Amino acid sequence: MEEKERFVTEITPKSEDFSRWYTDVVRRAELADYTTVKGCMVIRPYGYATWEKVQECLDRRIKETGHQNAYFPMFIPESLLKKEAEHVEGFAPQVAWVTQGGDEQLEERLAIRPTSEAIICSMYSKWVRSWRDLPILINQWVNIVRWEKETRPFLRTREFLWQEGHTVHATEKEAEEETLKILEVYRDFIENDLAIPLIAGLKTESEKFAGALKTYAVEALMTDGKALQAGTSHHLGQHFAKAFDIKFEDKDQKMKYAWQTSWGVTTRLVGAIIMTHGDDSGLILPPKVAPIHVIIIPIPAAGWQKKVLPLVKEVERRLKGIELRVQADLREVYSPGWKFSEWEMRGVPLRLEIGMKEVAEKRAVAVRRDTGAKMLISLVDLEKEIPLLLAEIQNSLFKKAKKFLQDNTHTVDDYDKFKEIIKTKGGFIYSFWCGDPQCEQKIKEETTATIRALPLKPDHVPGGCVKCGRPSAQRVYFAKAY
RNA sequence: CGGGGCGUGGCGCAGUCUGGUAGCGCACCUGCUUUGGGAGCAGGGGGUCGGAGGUUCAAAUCCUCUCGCCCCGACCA
Repeated sequence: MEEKERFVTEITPKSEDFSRWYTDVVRRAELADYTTVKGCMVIRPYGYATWEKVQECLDRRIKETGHQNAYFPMFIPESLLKKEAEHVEGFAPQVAWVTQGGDEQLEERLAIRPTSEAIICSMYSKWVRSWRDLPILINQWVNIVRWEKETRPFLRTREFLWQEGHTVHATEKEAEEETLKILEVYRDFIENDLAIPLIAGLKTESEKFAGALKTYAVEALMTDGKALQAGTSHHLGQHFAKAFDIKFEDKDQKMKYAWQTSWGVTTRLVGAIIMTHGDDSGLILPPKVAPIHVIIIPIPAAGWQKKVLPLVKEVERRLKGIELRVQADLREVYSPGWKFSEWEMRGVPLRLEIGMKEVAEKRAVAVRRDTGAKMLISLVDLEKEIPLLLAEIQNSLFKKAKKFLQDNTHTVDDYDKFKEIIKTKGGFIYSFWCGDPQCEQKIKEETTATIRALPLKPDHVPGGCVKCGRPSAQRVYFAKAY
């Protein structure tokens, strides 16, 4: 953006310092604020309203696919957490413990859930007796605690909000289908509602969830060239069923261990929205999850209360009438210019300006947050034009992000070039990998890039591993990750 | 957990090297004039300088210890 066009000056430009830009946006848009406990942020009303929209969009899809919401306790007895060996090993370093209640020392310490497999499986073991009890399709929206060493608002906090689905099935095939179905739910939701394009794929052994058979994930690319895991769906196999004794008598009258899945997305998605769409003026919210679709700014002049105000109210009423989220900023102590900047920082998709001129000409000035484009909208067309504009903004945000993802996905066969790209512009690198965890590890050490995903639909063109040259059946996606 | 940076009114900072009892911008309060890209003028309120100890006639400033936060890496959503 040209300097003369840069109206918002309270946010560090992206190009100058991306990390600082990010935290500036979080604070200036009043999404969240820091507290005295490291890694524990307050999600402020505007940030929480955005999260609520995200929740609404996903919750609807989760329910449409046959799942029900429930609530399980946040305290998990140590003995339960320890039942699945790989699981406890993976989470042990991040668990916060309750050892005392009031003055009383607890007999057994309680983990504050870092994820709920243990507590939920302990209940499933009681509830599952017959094939008739299956499948169990449960989801919960809760808070989670993981004692992270390094924290960043929304991206990595010690306490965060998420949804976690936990399902039980009679067969491996059903569990696998569920895992992939949810992956598709996430993809559809994140691409269509959050306008964030994704790469979906399978995780390598080293990147998969502790205790899972396999982990699928959707990965997004932030505008600083780093990948962000946006959602995960795990096929747990029978690992937890065996550890927690979840057995059922099948139609063939044999006792069998159940097959399970778990899957989740977190408040990190808010961070993904910020880093995918935001610009030097602050946040840009996709209309589908924006708490406010349209902000109306009256332009005061002598006698505006009599002439301008009634029109502002009328426009507000009419747009609310077609289910749009509209707000008129009637504060008289702030100038219109001040308000423009304020609502730009907060990422409201569309602004309407209404002054004496608009009253006279029976129209409104509309300004798109994503492009800054100004246009005149005839008042008679309001109910038709505004929804079209919002849909266009939603669409355009996705297209722009999609182009960025494509432009920054590099097919690379040369290891030096691999290193060069990771060091400079970042992005996804699509290269051959032999499948050896040692090569994966070496690449990570030497380049800081990790394998983000093995493609779901391999292109089956063989080649040589970018690191060791050994034969490889398939390219995979590498990137530096959050 | 390693490396770097920073703690001074609500926010951003200066003052620290060279000790002398705290200042600037924004924000806030009052009034008037204003309002089409963060309005102007006038007046005003607010900080024992992250914390503890020490040196000194005197400490934001020097010394010791400590706590916290931010950024970059290793581990994780």
